Amino acid sequence: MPKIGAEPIRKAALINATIFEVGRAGSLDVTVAQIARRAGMSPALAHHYFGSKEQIFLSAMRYILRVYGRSVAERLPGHGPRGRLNAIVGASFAPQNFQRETVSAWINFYALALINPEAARLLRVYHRRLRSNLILALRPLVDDPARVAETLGALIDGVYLRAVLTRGDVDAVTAEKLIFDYLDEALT
Amino acid sequence: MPKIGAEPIRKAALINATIFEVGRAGSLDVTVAQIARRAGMSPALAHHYFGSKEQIFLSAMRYILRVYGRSVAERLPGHGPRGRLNAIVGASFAPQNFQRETVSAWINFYALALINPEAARLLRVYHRRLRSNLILALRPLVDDPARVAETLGALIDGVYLRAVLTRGDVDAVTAEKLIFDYLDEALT
DNA sequence: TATCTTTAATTGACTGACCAATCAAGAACA
DNA sequence: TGTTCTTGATTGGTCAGTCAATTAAAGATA
Repeated sequence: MPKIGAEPIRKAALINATIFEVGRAGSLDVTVAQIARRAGMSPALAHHYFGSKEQIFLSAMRYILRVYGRSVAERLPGHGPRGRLNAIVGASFAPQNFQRETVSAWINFYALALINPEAARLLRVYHRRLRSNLILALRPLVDDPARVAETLGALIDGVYLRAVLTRGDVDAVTAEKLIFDYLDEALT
Repeated sequence: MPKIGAEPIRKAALINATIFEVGRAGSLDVTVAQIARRAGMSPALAHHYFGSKEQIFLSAMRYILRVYGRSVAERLPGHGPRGRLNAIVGASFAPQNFQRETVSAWINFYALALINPEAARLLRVYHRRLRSNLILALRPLVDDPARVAETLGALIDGVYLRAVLTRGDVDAVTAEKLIFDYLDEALT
């Protein structure tokens, strides 16, 4: 095994394992040993590559945000006057962003932002970008794009929160419909 | 000091301290020692009265839900056709329910529901009651009360989540306005 | 009133478990 | 040979929960 070039593979495996374990546990209370075992290596190796548990979490959070950002970008600009809006909302409920483990990890990284400055910074960047994307998308559609963007952002977060808490499979279709129904009302 | 009748006083102090410390830490990662110190007693006494940290958390959660439930009940039925609705939304953003520590604790108890069956049960009871209250309030106002109730519930949760994450003081007035603006649109 | 008994309240000290992080050493390739 | 990869063993620290012992009020008895 000790071939060179293991680092990116190991790191990716650890990040995946982190999201999975955090999502599964529903809490950041996950040990490095658990993560490492899930990723098929010893805890010492996880420390070797990331230096600390905190860095593992932050990398996992960055990864989630990157995946989300990319799936928005892929859908832009979309078609028609509501193309941009559909792209953003659609990305939020796309399978890779709306799987149970991912959403649960997402929510828990939200919580991490309460106590970790770097996590807070990452979250602010995400919020800012979402906000400006939404405002841009809403400008041609409503009188007050900032206000609708605020509401829409809160609504998406709320739906995410409830999706995690509801037992059974999370239903992306229903969730997305709720958002679009709101938009149909707001975009009279 | 060993006067009889200390139990309810001690328990109340511990519950307050728990909400404060969880809110302050922004996480359930709070030690019994911290809680007990904040409540002015030894960790051993906290265990004596509650038996376990888990029970302390659950009692605190019950307390928050009870306070919220009571503040809704106090405002019902309210005045006018939207009286019930105003009562429910108003209670959600009343000072005792919308202080930073309380909201932060609330969100963290949400997270507890992911891993603790009893916490999940309490949360389900709250959700069910909120839902039926909202549907009752909305029935005379909209065609599709269940759908609007769902959206409104998610929106309130989302606003709570964002209130916690925003640095600086949480602004109940702005938060409440966002909800009422949505309602003005939904209740065309 | 004085004294004894019971009981609630309270804590310091301790234990057992867990865990993040370190390190030194081994294994396998270039 | 040197570099990268890898881990077992260890360390230092934290924490939930337990326990035995102490304090002092409440209540009983005479």
